[in-house]
Amino acid sequence: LGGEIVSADSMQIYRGMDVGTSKTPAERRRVRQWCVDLVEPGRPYSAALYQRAAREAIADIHERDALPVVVGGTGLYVRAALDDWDFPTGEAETPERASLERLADELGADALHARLAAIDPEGASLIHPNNVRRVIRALEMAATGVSYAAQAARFASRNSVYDSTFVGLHIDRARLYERIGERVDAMLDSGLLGEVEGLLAAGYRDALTASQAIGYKQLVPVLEAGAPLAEAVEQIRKATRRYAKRQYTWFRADPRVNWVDATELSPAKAADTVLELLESLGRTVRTPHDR
RNA sequence: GGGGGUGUGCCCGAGUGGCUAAAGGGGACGGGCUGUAAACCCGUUGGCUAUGCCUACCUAGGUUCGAAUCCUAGCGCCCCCA
Repeated sequence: LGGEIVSADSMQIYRGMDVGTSKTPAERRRVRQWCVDLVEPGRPYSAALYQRAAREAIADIHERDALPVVVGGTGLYVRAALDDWDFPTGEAETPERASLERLADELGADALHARLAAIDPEGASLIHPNNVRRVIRALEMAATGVSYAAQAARFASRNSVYDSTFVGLHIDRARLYERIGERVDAMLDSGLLGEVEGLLAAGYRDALTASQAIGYKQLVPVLEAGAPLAEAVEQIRKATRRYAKRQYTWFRADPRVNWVDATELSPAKAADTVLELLESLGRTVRTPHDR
């Protein structure tokens, strides 16, 4: 069974964001990669759209009797691809949402939360008032007759719609942070600054999602206002460390994950170790070398 | 040599006699989270035999019922004059 990769990475979705998202360049891909370069950076994307794309990819891979390997960083996207979740259809960025955002500015976070509590008390109790973005989402859901609380309860259970095995790579914190530093340096050496410059020139400065990407947002002030590069780079390192930490928070909470300690392993060795683990779990996978 | 200032918890920094284990920020650590998720949000951050005790605001003394806060000396750093 040969494998094909389904990326579960919220930023690799965007075309032209290559260096900063550590995309594997097309010419170096040894297996097919899905869910990468799906849209232009100016487009708002969402977990709902990702779910559709990922499931289409998985279906396609299955049809050819290959093994989909969902790889990624974005915990929400991994679950959207694999777990028994449905998302509403239709546009996410609606005028209604914009008006709720304005309302939040006018009333303040607590008042908005109180408004939610009036129509969905259980939902409100699950969301911190300061988490305005989520309060807005719950208000949207309530407006369509869906209770945030009911949804939350349903999604607390972890049911994959596929027969899947979860593997997580763990690296000791000190070594992880060292590698993050190296990764950031490597991105700069590979022309991250130029990439950001190109995106700015293309008019993507305020792209809703893409402009939030680590490594991009920190370099904009450097290019536009001559802010010190060294400080921006340190901010990128810091943001990356925190992101890695949040990834742990996400995946540690999932009891299905089989953890592999990759602290001392090269990428190739780590891959071997994962394959051994899969075999020990009764899975058989054929790598590109075996073909 | 003369004058002025300053020394606070991992870091920065507020605090000028009791309401101070010490505001606030940073960092770190931990956590939450179906449609912006590399986003958004929350908690903890001196120690312990833990409804109390111990140790703490450069060091050593002192004043006081009580001191990070006042006094004396020492040490370090900063600025101005020479």
